[in-house]
Amino acid sequence: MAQISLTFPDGNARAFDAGVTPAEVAASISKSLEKKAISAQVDGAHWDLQWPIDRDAAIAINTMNEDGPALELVRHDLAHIMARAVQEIWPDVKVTIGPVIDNGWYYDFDRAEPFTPEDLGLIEKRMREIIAARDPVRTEVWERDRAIAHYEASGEPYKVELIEAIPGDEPLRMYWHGEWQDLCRGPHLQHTGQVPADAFKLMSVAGAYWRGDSSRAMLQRIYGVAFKSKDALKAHLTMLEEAAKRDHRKLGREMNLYHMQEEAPGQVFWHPSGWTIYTTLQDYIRRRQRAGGYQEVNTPQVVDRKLWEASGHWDKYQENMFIVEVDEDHAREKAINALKPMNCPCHVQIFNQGLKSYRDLPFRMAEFGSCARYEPSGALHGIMRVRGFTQDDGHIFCSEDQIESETATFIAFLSRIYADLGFHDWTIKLSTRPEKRIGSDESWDRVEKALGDACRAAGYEFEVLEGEGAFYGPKLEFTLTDAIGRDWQCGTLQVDPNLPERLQATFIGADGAKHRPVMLHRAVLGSFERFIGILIEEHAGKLPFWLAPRQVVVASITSEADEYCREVAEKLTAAGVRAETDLRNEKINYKVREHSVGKVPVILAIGHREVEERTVTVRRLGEKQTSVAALDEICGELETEATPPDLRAG
RNA sequence: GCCGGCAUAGCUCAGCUGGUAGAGCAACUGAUUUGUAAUCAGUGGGUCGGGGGUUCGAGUCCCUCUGCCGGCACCA
Repeated sequence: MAQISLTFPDGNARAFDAGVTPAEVAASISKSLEKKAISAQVDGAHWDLQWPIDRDAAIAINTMNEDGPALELVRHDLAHIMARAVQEIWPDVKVTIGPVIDNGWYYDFDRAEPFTPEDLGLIEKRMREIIAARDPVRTEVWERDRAIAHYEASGEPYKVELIEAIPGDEPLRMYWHGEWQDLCRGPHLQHTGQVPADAFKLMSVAGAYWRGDSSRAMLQRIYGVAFKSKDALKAHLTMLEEAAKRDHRKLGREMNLYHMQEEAPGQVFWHPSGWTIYTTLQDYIRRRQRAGGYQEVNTPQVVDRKLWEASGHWDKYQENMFIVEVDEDHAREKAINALKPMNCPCHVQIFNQGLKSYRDLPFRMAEFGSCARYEPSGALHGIMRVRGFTQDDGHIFCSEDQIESETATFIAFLSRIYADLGFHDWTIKLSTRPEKRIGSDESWDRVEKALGDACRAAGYEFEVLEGEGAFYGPKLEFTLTDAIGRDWQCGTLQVDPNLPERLQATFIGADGAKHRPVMLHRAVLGSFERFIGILIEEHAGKLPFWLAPRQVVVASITSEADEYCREVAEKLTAAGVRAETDLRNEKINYKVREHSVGKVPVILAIGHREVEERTVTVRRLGEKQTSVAALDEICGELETEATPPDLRAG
């Protein structure tokens, strides 16, 4: 038999018969390694212990202790174990797919009856039995026809469809967990007992379309999470509880920021406190935009369909638009308007007023544009996903050769704002030409390169999303990661030669001829509603002082301090700090608790001592320790803190 | 939009197999003048999301609409 040479991580190489499996290699090293082994790396590829190796290669045996692929394997095996448990309990259930995802896995099932929370308990119990049985995992490569015949005979149409979608030359691999079989790419563990039985949990059931296609069957998806240890699972569940406490919907109510109600689904009723955040943020962005060379504009809400037809929205976006019919004086034909879902067509109208020269470019236009989009009901989510929202929208009209420098300028602009708002962890994604597109390949080449070069020049790496661009141009997406690791796409820069074409925007070039400008759609926050939601969750409601809606509460300890409390609050107000008094006949404990729960960053407590000494006792949110400060001193300090970052000295 | 779940006082939630609504906090009134995360006592407050049905009787069972929640699909 032919010999192959396997090189171990320590650099030593040994000869084995060709076709040796990593399991046999592990066994040849030690009994304990054979037992502990879960998979292998063969020339870097993740390898099942049962797969034969038929060439010289570098090999490393993976065990549960290493960080590497252990968790992924465990989660993958759990997906199979769960599917097996489900089919053992309900034999008529059809199986589909069950991939590993962040923190766990899911598996999609086709079953007439819905799974209930009680069912999850049953499934979990059965899974633990399967794990306790330490059933061996076995694998074989099958002929395509045999696999299809097998699944047709066992009544698994989804598996048949999966096989039919796999390219013909690819081998089909079957796995058995005990007697239960599934089509699977692998690799898997050696036996079910290698899964930690106390470190997983089934979380929820949800609907999911077969193959992610909304025109196809709705399946039932069961989600599970799994870790290496019970403690790690516990830590994860605790993290979820912490995340729930940060939920902007909960904090929005507790902090009295806004509410929503049935009569206006997906639209926000901003309360005074919430609106303070909104306007403070808006004022800040407005100053930044002015400094960045943007001219602010404002455009109509209700616009005749003619413009939407010309812009292409009527064709492409109508489902998402609020359409308004107006029957003016019983006219023969009703006028049809739509609430604007985007600001760009209106901005082109402004650009089109009067002749523009190449000297006017780049022409940067900004609007806090209120948009209305008829979002599908299931998409709505607090103030993060709404039907009425305001974008920090902007459009840069420029020539194609200005795209790169405008992009570079925008990235600098955006990074400054994110830093001011406390976000340092964000990424860029470049979406490139999709299959269905307009424009020449040469033009796509140039524009994609311009965007990429601008990112690189600014020192930012980016991920390329092949084919994810709009039909008319590529785009950059700027994604923030919040404090608990969730990603939010906020900023965007999209290159659009199409809309200026459709709406016939022109400028006069140096050559005296008319030229078509390119339009860059760009936003930094995305929408105020979503961004404020992100801010609330990022800070768990404890917003930076300058953004906090209620910055200072001056709380009396005795009613004899009332007058001085008012004086302190007035002095702070005059210094531009949002201060209020709490002179209620309550104990200081009560007031401290209430305002702490309300996330007020600074409580100034005032009793006899402070009145006499003209001081205040300062209690900052989240700190047990208080400090005493002279009135003038604290006013100066808080005035500085209340100043938005762009207005601070230095 | 699709699948599943939920909807009871301002908030958080009880209300068993149908017999005409309850707690804590909040609010209001009074007492208390208080030293850093809930002082005490009293009072008021709900056509049980809307509509329809079954029943002698519906918060509870059925249908339907709306909204919300978890996903999917869609997306700023």
